[in-house]
Amino acid sequence: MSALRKLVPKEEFALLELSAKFFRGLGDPTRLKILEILLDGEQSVSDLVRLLGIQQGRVSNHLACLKWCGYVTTATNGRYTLYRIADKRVKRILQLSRGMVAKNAEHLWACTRIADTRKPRATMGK
Amino acid sequence: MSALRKLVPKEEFALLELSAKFFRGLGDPTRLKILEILLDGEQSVSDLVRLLGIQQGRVSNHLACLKWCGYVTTATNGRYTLYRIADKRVKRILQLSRGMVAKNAEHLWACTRIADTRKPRATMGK
DNA sequence: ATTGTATATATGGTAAATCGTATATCTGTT
DNA sequence: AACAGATATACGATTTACCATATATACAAT
Repeated sequence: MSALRKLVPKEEFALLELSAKFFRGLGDPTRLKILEILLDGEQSVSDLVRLLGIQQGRVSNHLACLKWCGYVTTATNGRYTLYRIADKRVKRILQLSRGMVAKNAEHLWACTRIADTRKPRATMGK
Repeated sequence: MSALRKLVPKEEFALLELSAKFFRGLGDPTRLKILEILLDGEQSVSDLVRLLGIQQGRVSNHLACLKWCGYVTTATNGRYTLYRIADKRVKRILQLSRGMVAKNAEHLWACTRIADTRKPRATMGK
């Protein structure tokens, strides 16, 4: 950790860039919901699909995102891929945010600088 | 806090939505840099403009975003608006993320699901 | 090998976030 | 009141993120 303190400006910016990317990994309600589920124990993709009620491809994409960012790890069990929380700090971060959000809900809700997640898109039908 | 446990599904989703919005507030390197500066003490907008080396309007916009989300508060002192960290939990969250990012830097760097921040845009000139 | 289940990845369209720039508001001073 | 410094907001353009959909890959069982 002390090595981080020696970074030159350019590398320091890169670190901020990475941290921003890291937090954007938490910037989607579906991914937060997945993490919430996984905090209660590991789950396979198909279980998550069932629990979330959304398409499998979409779930896998969000899982890939969470994995790249280091929030979850995987273990293969036969045909199944089991996802679990990668680090105890994930729980801690989510707890802290939950407290701050609760305290600030109305204000945050009214925030116009950051838009709400899009309304469910009209299905194109077939 | 226990009130949160009684939320019905729809409201629970709204909470995830808010949390996602909250984290998107941290999803930009400039805003993270601002928070880093403010962790060393309050600053006026013009000081931040000087320290960051970017346009004043851009700084004010990022500050508004951070304020909506509850990361910072303001105090007016004459013509100056002083910004400071709103909550000790902000520091804690940033510390935790820093550790996780450091441990996972190469992987996160290679992540393609979340794009890097845009390259500096070509100035239109005048 | 073929089939079926489980999971991962790719593509195109649309909404969201940021930037640069311009302009408005607010406060103290002359 | 007029001016200047300090801060906030608005707008168009560009990039990024997410979704729906389609398709590909991996593994097991027959």
